[in-house]
Amino acid sequence: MRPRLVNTLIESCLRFNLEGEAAESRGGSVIPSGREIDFTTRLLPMTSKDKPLAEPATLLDVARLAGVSAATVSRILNGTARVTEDKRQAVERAIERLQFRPNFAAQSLRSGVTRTIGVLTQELESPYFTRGARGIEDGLLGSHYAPIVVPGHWNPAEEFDRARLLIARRVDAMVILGGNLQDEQVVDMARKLPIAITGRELQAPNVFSLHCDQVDGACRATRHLIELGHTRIAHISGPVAYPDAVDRRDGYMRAHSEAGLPVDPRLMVVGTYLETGGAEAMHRLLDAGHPFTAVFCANDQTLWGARQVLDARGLRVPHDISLVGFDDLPQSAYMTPALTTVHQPIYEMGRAAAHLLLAALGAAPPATEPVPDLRLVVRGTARRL
Amino acid sequence: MRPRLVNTLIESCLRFNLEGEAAESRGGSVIPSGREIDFTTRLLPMTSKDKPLAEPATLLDVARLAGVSAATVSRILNGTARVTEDKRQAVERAIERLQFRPNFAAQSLRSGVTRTIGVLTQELESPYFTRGARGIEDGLLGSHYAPIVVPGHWNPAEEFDRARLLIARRVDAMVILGGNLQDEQVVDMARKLPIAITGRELQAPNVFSLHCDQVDGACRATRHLIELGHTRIAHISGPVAYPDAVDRRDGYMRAHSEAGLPVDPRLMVVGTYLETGGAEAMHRLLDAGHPFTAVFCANDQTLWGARQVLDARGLRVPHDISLVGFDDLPQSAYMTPALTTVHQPIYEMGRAAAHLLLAALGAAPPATEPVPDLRLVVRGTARRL
DNA sequence: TCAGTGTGCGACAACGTTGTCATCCGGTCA
DNA sequence: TGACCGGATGACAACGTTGTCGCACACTGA
Repeated sequence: MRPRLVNTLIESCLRFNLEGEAAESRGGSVIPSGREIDFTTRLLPMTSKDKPLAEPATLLDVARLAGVSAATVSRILNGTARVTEDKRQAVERAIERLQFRPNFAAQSLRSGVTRTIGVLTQELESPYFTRGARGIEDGLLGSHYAPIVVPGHWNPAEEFDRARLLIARRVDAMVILGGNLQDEQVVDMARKLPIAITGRELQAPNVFSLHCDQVDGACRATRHLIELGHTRIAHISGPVAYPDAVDRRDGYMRAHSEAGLPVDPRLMVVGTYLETGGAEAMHRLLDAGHPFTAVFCANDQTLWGARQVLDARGLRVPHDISLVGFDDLPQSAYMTPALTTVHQPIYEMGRAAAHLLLAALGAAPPATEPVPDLRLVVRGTARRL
Repeated sequence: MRPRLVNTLIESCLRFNLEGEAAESRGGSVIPSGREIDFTTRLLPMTSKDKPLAEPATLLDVARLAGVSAATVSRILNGTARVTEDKRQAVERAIERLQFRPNFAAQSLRSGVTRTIGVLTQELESPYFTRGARGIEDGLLGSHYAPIVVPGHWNPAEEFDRARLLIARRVDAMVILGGNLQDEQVVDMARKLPIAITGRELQAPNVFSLHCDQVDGACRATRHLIELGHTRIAHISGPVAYPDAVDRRDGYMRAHSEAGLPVDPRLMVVGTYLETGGAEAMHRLLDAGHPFTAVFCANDQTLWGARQVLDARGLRVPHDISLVGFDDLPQSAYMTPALTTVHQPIYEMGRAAAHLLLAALGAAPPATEPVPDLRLVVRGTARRL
């Protein structure tokens, strides 16, 4: 009940609340119902005093009810040793009767293992990270491991602290989906547990680095626009602190130099990897007044926000402005026109990360895990000039 | 390392993998790179033998290094009692030196508390659930509690088992976002810990029910279409096992009867609450050949899938067919045209659930928590006939 | 009948933390 | 000066589980 020293550190990093209520203001007229529901008026009083919560049964309770020792119950639960059939049945009856489930904290304290894989993301809500988390989840399927996902909220300090929190929870391994931890921080943590990390090349013991060539992907996306006849191509980048944001910007520039086109720095603006950042950046681009006919967006969410602004200002996509995104989020295929974008195999990388870590933990045979490379998906947001 | 009896139960329910690789096939021509990266070729060998993982420091290590007893260290960590300044500094230095973080399993075993709120969803990837989870996360902000999210994968058996898994992990409280657990199952679990549940009306001790009138919301959405002059309105519902799916269908029918319009049962088809289900249902509707000019979709994801089919078949939204959705997912505002849909305050409900549970746990003062009601957001997918 | 050999199972310690209790200390008051 | 008090701190037990050790028993072969 008292504040903890270590938790206080966490709390102090937790105050970021990006676009909490922003959804309200995203346009559209509203027909309100004119009333609000106050849910506390519906609550029944807490019963903590009159009817205390049922204490969960322990392994010892089961043992007593079944007339055996605790060790025997444990043996039956874990299949550690052979037990005579009558005792097994008595124990299973007792487990059923008492609705016994082993106390997870006690198990992991005793065994030193949590059968949990920590997943470090930036944002629980971003489709990019949830797709990766889903890949991890599927990769863990059939093992006895479960993922636990924590958000870094695009804040380096919080990200690091969340990682340390996962270690305090003694996760058996960790997946870091992108992010901008320092390499040394990752290497240091890898002394405590195996780590799989996406989005960067990192050679270190106990670290599994899953990386697609972001420069190349961005270069191909930009080249696609050049091949469609565009010469004035803007770029809305991600936050420059993120290695992949820098890579994608480099790819944008490489495509220009390969084609012998100049890069106009006035057409390069910085976003946030979020819709709001894309929208804001597009406003800035349009207001600056330097002409452009296409935009390479650092990710799909940026493109969504940018396109909304174009719509609002009466510019048609792709008729007036061509757009190319990055990531190929699931929703991007359902938009009209569907996004031309670079497909990033984040789901497959998540799966691969899970498999690699299971192998590292000795919980699965080491298997080769082919992951598809980046590829350009040509749909409807970019057209010939 | 050995299989556990209870975990085996879970595993047996875990084989559902909805639309795992479906993203691949969602249209668009593809320019492949022609190579695949096999990540295992890049791995360094596991170092478990040559360099064993560093054993984390324990509280006793800290105590020894600082020259005090374990109890004193604990007191400093938790602020449980006063300690002289020199000892405090010695301990804090030792914590720093040893990079000590308390063992979570030991803490929760000893204290009987995990400072964790379990969140039961259907799908880690669905924007609806992630928005709710974000609300919970924000509601927990400033408390020392953290959420842990598990998916039921739209499968009642797995859903129930995941809930039991959360209880085995001794979460202090639980939020159930929708779902189709039986009322008795929920009431039974509520004897073990406080539960907040959305999407249904459930009066029981220790249960906090957060519910918006789905019938009314669906009725208003349908009425909106009727007021625009539509008389042949189709409905793609959610899976009928879900209470809210039934409610929304009822609202659709009520709007008809209030307006004196007949309901054509041939225009009512069942979806899955997922994009794929919406697409499939729209195919069925169009193939059946019964004319309609508008569709009320049970949720936005259904609408996304349905609209994709309309696009593919050359039908324009809203010119040829008007669509109204439900939920107002964040992405729905970024689509063109943006969705006309019923805004469900799932974020606010998550926040409220978190606050209510914190209060129930005695970790926050009981506060009234107004949650906005459903409201129709009129944007671009429905127009006058 | 006795030594030898498994096999099933109970007793017990240990994992790392926290709350309780007892102890020691310096200071205050009669 | 002695009784008392309160604050700081250490020893110790307990949380629920699992692995180790060793005992008791049944069986085998000489």
